[in-house]
Amino acid sequence: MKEKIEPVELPVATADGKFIACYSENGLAKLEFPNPKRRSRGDESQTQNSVGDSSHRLLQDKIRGWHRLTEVALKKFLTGSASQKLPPLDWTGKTEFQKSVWRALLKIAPGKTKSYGEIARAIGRPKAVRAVGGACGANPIPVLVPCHRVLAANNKLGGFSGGLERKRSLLKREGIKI
DNA sequence: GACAGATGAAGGA
DNA sequence: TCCTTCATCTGTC
Repeated sequence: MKEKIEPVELPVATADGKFIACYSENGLAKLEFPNPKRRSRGDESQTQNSVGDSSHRLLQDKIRGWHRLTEVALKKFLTGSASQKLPPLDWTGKTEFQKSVWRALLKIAPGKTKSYGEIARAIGRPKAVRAVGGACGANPIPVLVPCHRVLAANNKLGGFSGGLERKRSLLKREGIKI
């Protein structure tokens, strides 16, 4: 049986605070917004996650590479510009519907927005607008998977897992006015 | 199986 | 123009 690799959490320091990126053996699995209440966990030392044999070392190298991509991409997103390269995203265990919604989100260009209805039509389920909202809320990798670029009808903000203020701020940096 | 949800559209005041 | 109501679809418990 294949050994299970524990997820690796790494901090990403940005002007907005310290995001927490969580990597699995398949790629970036989760990105958490800065949370002042969350206790610091020793920063970069988290990379030394019980590195034992050479395959683990290879994985650590791989994750370090992904982390660099994540840092660059996140900082670019936070300044409102597009990132050409993203680390592989690990959506293991998520439903096909959610993955298709998130794939549609990745296609939204910086500075552009789409409505929940447009996303629903883009994935071929024009009536699943509420479910699209649910999938956006379940997005484990906000900012990089730009669920903040999805607005409700009439150019209203809708909601955002990281808080509406953060959504408004991200959109403002991309030059989008609500 | 029931319920909730980050919606959208239509109708009425 | 704003507010309310209802239809619709999916995920979660």
